[in-house]
Amino acid sequence: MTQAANLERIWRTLEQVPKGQVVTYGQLADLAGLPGRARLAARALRLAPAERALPWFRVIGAGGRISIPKTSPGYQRQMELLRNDGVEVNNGRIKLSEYQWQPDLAALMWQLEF
DNA sequence: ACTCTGACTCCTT
DNA sequence: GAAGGAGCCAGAG
Repeated sequence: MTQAANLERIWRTLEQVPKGQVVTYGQLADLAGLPGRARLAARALRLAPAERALPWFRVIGAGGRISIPKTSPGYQRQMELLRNDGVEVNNGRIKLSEYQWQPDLAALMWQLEF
C-alpha cells in the first residue's frame, strides 16, 4: 500500500460523509481501512487538492471538538460551514450523539474494489 | 540516521 | 475542564 493510495482511500471515504453529519479524524481513518491513523487523516485533509472540494470541515477531533486552534482563521470558517450544514456548534463543540456519521454498508462498498 | 513537528488520541493528574 | 505525557506515523530539515 503506497502513501498515495492511503490518501486516496481517506479522500474517497470523506466524500461519503453526508451534509449535516460529521466524523472524527480517527473514525475517518478507521473507515478508510487505516485503523489508528488519525494523524494521517489530518494530513490527508491538509494535502487535499482544492479542486476536489472535499467536505474537510465535516472532520472534527475526538469527543466532538473542532481541532483547529481558536486563534486560526480556519476555526471560524469551519464553524460557519458546519452551521451552514445545519450542524449545531457550541463553543467549538459538536454533539456526536446527534451528528456523528453512521455509515451504512452501501456507503462503504467501494472498499471492496481493493 | 536522527530530531522536530503536527487540522490526533488516549490516559493520568 | 486544563495540562502533561506517551503512543502514533510521515514529512521536513
